[in-house]
Amino acid sequence: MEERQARTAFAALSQETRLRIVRLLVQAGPEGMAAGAIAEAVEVSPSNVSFHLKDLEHAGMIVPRREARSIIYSADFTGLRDLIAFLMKDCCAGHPEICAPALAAAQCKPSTGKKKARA
Amino acid sequence: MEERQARTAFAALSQETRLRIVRLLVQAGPEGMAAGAIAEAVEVSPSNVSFHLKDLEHAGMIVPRREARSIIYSADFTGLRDLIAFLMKDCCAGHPEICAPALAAAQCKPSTGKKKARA
DNA sequence: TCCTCATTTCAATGATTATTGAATTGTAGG
DNA sequence: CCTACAATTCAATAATCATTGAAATGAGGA
Repeated sequence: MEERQARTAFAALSQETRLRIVRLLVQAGPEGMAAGAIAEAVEVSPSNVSFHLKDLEHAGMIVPRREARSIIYSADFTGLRDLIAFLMKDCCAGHPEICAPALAAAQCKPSTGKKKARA
Repeated sequence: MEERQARTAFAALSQETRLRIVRLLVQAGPEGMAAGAIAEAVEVSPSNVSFHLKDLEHAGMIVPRREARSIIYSADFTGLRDLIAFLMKDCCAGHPEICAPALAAAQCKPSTGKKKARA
């Protein structure tokens, strides 16, 4: 991932409404949510949510698709993954001791709420 | 990591000069660099670098220490790790298939530039 | 103490960014 | 074709952020 693209993504995630949208859409999964539903969920005006959705799309954090009269947005997991990779490449370059704890802290592997933590 | 703190960190990293400073300090390692040296490296005025350094410190991305007449800044690896964890927790929540590729993309384990990729 | 160097603080300016409400585009159904 | 609805675009305003240069702080050395 290019530095410029990474900065755009960081800027996108630095805004309260936009970060809430991303988290909402990550929760929603590939199914996604209509712009109107997102606006309602995060409690902002339609025109304002549209503004932020466009910014997030431009930043590669979400992806839109049309469905009847609605436009459905879903999280762009590839973009999110690339951003994480960018950050890790930076701070793990010569500092692998940082990565491992990050993974643990993210609880990436343990199945959340399930019985067994690992195979 | 709190959402507010994460947003502050994202905002800090979204600015060109500040991102360059962070990458520079990650490269520099725990030894760190003096404010003046940083200013010279990223080619901005002393007062401007001071402005950005303060912002990065506030965001928990760097940490200062005094040494004789200089103030030495170094990357805050804990803060960086926490930010990565925040991002991963968000996008890996129920989507572990994203994490693994992120790690690979970050080339977290392979020793960069060395002969052997793995033990 | 006096002088110098390293850095920060301050106030002012310019540049981005967020928010609002009205007007517009595009889709579907009667 | 006309109406209703979903979402976006647009222009204006308010708010936040970045940059600059001058002045202040603080640590050492002569």
